[in-house]
Amino acid sequence: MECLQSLADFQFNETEEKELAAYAKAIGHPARVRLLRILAGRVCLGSDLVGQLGLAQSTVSEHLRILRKAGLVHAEVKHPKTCFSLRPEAIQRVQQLLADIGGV
Amino acid sequence: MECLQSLADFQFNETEEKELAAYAKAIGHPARVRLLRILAGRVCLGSDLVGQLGLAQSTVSEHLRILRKAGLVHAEVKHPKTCFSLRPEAIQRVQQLLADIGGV
DNA sequence: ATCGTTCATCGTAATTTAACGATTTATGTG
DNA sequence: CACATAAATCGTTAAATTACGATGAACGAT
Repeated sequence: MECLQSLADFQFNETEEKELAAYAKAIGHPARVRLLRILAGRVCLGSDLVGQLGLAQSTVSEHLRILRKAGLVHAEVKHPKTCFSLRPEAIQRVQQLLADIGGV
Repeated sequence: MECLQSLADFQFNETEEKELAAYAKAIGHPARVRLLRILAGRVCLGSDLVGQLGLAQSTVSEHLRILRKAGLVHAEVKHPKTCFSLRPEAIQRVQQLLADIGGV
């Protein structure tokens, strides 16, 4: 195992570091992963999602808020209901940022 | 926008949900993203990494511990030094789990 | 055997996160 | 206009995270 390769050529990019970290942080909870997986296949009302998580409505609402803030989920309000849907381009952006590290 | 598609066919997989969430949580901090990006291109000693982060040595050590615990980074101890390296297969696993959601 | 280097661990403080019940908001309906 | 419904927000509590300096442990070199 070789150590001590030159660090001189490493150029960090704080913007991208924060971007990937923010995405990953939002994904980094089992309940939010489940929400994303549900929304991968369909568009749902919040009330439907509450039933799939076994958590209080306010808690699910908070998880959805985090996913929306990160840009991973889109919400279309049609009072009193809201349709939640995935934003696949955000997932693809995460994959692209991961590809820069060691992914495919 | 269509709402209210059937949820009946959704099968959650708690193991994979926790797996992706754990990976994402580990990635979900700018300092850890920088560590991963540095290690994408080279193998480094901890002392080199401390210099690239602008954080205390103990803090960097903690970030590296989190990355190791998640399986994203490998450490080879050769006292008193330690070689840290990326585990690209872990990054690729994250990409695979993301592909199940909305990625490519 | 002592010293220096490197990294991990400990103890602590400040901040953030996660979860809940209760309440509020914003509609469409009777 | 009053009511029902769906979702967001509020207030609170408990737990986890982040960061630091100080200390400890493990080795190689002198």
